[in-house]
Amino acid sequence: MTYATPNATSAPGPDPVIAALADPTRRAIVERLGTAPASVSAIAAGFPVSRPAISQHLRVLGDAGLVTVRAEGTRRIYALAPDGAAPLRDWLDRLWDDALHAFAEKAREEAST
Amino acid sequence: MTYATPNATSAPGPDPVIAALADPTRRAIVERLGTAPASVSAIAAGFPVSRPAISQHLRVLGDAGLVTVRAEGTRRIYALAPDGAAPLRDWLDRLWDDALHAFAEKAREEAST
DNA sequence: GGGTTGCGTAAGTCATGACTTACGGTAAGT
DNA sequence: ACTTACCGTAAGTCATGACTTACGCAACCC
Repeated sequence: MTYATPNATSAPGPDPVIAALADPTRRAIVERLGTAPASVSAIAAGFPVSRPAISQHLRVLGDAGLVTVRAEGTRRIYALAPDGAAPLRDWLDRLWDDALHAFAEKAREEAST
Repeated sequence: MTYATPNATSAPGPDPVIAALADPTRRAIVERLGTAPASVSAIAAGFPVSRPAISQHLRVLGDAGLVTVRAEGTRRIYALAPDGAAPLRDWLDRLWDDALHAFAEKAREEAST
């Protein structure tokens, strides 16, 4: 169920980004990568879950555009995607800004009656 | 599992906000309230789910600080909380900005060797 | 006061997704 | 070449949470 808002600009949408960040472990991975890029094993070493679990999380984060991969020998170095959070930020900004403007408009309107 | 980042400033944390926005129905409700405040039944009329389901979603959104309630007779008018998204925005900004700074630092460092 | 409208809560069902272990495949070390 | 690290995928288990119907309660209408 998508509830596709008739959106003229048809932006990519924040859905996969929010879905990816909804999991605490994935948020922690993102914070870890915020410090510095790291290999899968290096990341997994800092968490109480198995390495495959980390791999699966990285896949979700990658699909959401939040992280990037670079092969280095047999290692896979994951890094934070510089503008991975942009879709989510845009969605938040637009929704809340529009709402605040609408409220201000209404308040002005009522004050003038 | 929280993976509490040793956070000196001890901000409220974006967890409940992200968890609330993770559900598509709840995002749609938020977008609906971005247009104008509305009662529970009015909101439910626009969705293919039952009214109690909407009530439950509104509870989650309220606990996350994303919406506010105002009683009006027997009706409960829900509205978008003006700065409900602030914790999430702050988290995103801090994480990504820090990461970009760290990257820039590293790039400069490597360039100077 | 009796009926009606508007909500929230309780209890139960069912799907999603976060984890596990097991396995296969590629690149580096000796 | 053989072994060893490093990683992704497959398959199965189990908890979480999004939904349903049924119910109880407070505020308006006649």
